Amino acid sequence: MAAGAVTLRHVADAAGVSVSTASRALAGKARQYRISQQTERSIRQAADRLGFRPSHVARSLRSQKSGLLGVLVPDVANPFFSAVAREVTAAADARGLSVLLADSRETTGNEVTLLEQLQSRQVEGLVICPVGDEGEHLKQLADSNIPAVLVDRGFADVRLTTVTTDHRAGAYEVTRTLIEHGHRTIGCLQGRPGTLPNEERIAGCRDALRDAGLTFSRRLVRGDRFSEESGYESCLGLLDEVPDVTALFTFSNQIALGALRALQERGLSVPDDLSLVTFDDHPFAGFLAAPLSTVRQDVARIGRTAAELLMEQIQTGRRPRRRLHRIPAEFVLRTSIGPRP
Amino acid sequence: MAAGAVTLRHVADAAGVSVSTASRALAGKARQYRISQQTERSIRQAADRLGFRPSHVARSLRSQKSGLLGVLVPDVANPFFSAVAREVTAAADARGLSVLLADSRETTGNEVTLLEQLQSRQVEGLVICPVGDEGEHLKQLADSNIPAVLVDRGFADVRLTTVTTDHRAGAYEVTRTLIEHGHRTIGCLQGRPGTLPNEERIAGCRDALRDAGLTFSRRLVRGDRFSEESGYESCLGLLDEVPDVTALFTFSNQIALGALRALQERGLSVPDDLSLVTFDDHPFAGFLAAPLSTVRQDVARIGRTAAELLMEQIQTGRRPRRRLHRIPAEFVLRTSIGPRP
DNA sequence: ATGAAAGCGCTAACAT
DNA sequence: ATGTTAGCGCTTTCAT
Repeated sequence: MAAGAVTLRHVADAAGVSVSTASRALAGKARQYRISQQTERSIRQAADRLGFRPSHVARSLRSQKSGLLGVLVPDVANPFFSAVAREVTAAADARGLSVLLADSRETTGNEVTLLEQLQSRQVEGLVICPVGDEGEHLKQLADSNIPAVLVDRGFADVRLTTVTTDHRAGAYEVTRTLIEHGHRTIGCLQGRPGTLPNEERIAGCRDALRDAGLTFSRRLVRGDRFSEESGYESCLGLLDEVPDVTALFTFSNQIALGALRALQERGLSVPDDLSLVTFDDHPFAGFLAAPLSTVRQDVARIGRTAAELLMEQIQTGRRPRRRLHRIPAEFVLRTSIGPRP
Repeated sequence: MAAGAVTLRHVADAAGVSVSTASRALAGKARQYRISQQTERSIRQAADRLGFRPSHVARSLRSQKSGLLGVLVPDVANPFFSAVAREVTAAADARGLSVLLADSRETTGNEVTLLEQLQSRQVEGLVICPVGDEGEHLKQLADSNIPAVLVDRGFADVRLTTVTTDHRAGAYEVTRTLIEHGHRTIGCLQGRPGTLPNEERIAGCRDALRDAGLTFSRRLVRGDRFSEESGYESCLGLLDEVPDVTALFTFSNQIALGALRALQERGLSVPDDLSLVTFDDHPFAGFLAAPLSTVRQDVARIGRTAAELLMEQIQTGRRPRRRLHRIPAEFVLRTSIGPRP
């Protein structure tokens, strides 16, 4: 082991004391154990001189505490998840914990395996952004007493603390706004069907249509993944089969991108031919050819909330009473929404 | 420890064998040690039934191998760094290793501390994206024999394997293109001065100007951080003090964003009033009001290369002969570059 | 005021 | 074909 050539034993020998004394002195318990100032100093000096770095591994084994938090996401390179990772990392750091990062690459199979690995490493808590199509393994996790928080794609039937955007309210506001602009045929380019964010958003759309006395149609909901490709294809399909569509609500930035490409190909312009609005704000959203209206998820707050709830669980050893935490989203109206052509 | 109530001891007892036999059977060494099929089966069953999960901590202590890789970045939420994290995570996963993620929040002080913590955890290798303004601690790391790879903001005088974009070539091409379009007064909105990427990019600009018989002027280089704010302020300053500037080369997406805001405020349009080109491509770059010309860094390849070089070091125990690996960047010409007004 | 010894859970060298 | 034992590096009782 490159790092750990020098152990407590070496320090103790160098200072002419026993390992126990060295351990106590270095742990700042000199007073408590009435170790003489001189002894303490010589121990510290020896440690410094030898470049002693205590082994976290040994410490973990002895104390039965790994000092590790697990963060499991479907794709760290996705800005949403990397923001979550950042917040959890910051919170962990502030408490002297470290973060084990795992990336399931949007595959539930990997998620299951990685989850087991993280538990093997005795993580003291978990923040999981599930892939979202299957939650059996998470139910098991819920039955264990290991502190865990789900973020974003939670499950209605998994009894784990969950932090997610108030997707329903966000989608409601988007749809209401489109209706106010005169739109009646609104296409939804959705993400992965069955996931909590997706279904909540659809519910929000349905509510808004109903409240306006309009009817919701499944025919207007297209797409199957939170990806550029899905956005592109579902947009083309929708334009072909429902030519009177006048507004598009895309469920992610990637999907919006695909839709933009499709619209460009068809020579349609925003907002003159079609209005466009998407979930997920973006630094460049305001500088687009058609400044894009968006629903801005408060990723930082989501991550922070998840981290806090996890820390609370770790400290108290109990799950917080409230299970589902909905973080408000902010609707950002830009000129990509226009009146019905 | 929630996870680890059940240890090898329990499994062994349940199967009526010794811990060593249980260990061997579970490690798949039944054949090698000629453990009877029956015994093996009963051990495996006991393990399953009890939900045995081996302790990585104990294993690490015993084997002196943590199975851990450290990834240290200035900001995981920055797409560049999260892409690196993703590649390293994937490579680690493929080899049964796990990744410890640390975020220095763009502060060298944190970087030093986190680096020590990672070493305390006996990481078997490190991928570091340094903050970049100070490298003393990295020199120390280079003196140790712990495998490590630097990414992006390397240091000329730190003898560690470094993977970074060919910033110089990228900047050269940008500048040459601007010159070809007739521009003579080209402003550079730089990032953090003194960092390798920044200085290499400036060198690239200087080379291109020189090769075109033009002179490079420090007066045209503004800004002090890779941030939106720095881009905004330096852009305004440049416009005020060098009113005849006709092209802007921003050193990051964030800086470009600040510049766009400044230009918008001044009522200047791209490319009619000024041409604009930036380092770092972006999914939305082509859909901007002025489709943005960019230098696309191959982040995936950078991350993968870093991971591979690290794995090579870990396996061979030696540093690769070549120290600096420059990954080519791709210049993406869009309409934000026009002729000199 | 300090040391000796046990033990965290695992693996492997050394017995049978 | 399987058991016994030592030991990884640390913390913490229990003895002086």
